[in-house]
Amino acid sequence: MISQTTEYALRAIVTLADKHPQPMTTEQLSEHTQVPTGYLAKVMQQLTKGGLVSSQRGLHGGFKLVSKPKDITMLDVVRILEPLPRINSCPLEIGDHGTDLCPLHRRLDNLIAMVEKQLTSTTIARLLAEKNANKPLCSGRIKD
Amino acid sequence: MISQTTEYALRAIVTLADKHPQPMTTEQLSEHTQVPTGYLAKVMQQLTKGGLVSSQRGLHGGFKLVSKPKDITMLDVVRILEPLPRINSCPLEIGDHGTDLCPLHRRLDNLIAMVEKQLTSTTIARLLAEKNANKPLCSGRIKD
DNA sequence: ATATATCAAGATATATTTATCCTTTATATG
DNA sequence: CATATAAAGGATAAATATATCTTGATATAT
Repeated sequence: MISQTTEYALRAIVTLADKHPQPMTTEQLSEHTQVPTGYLAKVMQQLTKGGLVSSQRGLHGGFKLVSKPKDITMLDVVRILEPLPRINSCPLEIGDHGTDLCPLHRRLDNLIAMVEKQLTSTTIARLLAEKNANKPLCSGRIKD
Repeated sequence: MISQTTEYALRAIVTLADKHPQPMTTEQLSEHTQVPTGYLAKVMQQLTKGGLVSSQRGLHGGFKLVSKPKDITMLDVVRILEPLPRINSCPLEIGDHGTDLCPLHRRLDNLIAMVEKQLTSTTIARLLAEKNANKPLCSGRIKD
């Protein structure tokens, strides 16, 4: 439904947002998000290339959000890791036939559209505003 | 979002439904759905084990739907191939904390719930009723 | 400058998904 | 019973997703 990698990215962005505009290192992010450090490093690279975060090497470096949490939607994150593939033409057809998908693929595309809409309508700031017990992710391990 | 395998299964079920209650062989289904024959055979096995279709070996054998198209929902098909994993406890937490997910995972779970709801509300019969140009899938290659 | 902190990039490893092929088993029909 | 048909099952292969590790590049502080 939503890949592991994408879910990791969302965890990281939420965590960065909570500290915004302070930078966080991969190590710190890994602790907070419980994502394996090495893999998270790759995910952060993708988010950097995608323009969502900026990176800074060296002492006191790390990653930080390029925009404010209120200006980042969940879809902004998701689409960097796994562009939700809208169905524009039937996979069966030789050519395409515009909006004239068969009922099955019309439904499947509507489903994706619905998910996109939901993801677009939720900003990262909104997630922070709803946070429980002062924690943006529900881990008990966050060390403040 | 929805795996290739699941999408193949939906194609096959829709095709079977269109001919219901006639059985169709893997070969025939493969032609109609454009799914690789060998792989489709495996998918059909899963659908059989899942109880959605019955299989019959030998001459005039093949697969047919166990229930009527109007009694099969898209979710019935999807859940055999990839059980949509609802998020009941936070992936981060050591234990679980009931309905008290963090905002991020609450949203992600809601998303899955929404998809489930849509898939449940669409029967295969409904897809057939909407079919274009008398074809349940939009392939130009169906030989009637 | 030098030492330290930190990300970037590439190679490699493992798991899962997708796909193919071959042999075996079951069934219908002459 | 013999034969043809068709699914079941197992082995293998290829592609992709997930994960680790090492080395190199770059920024900071002293």
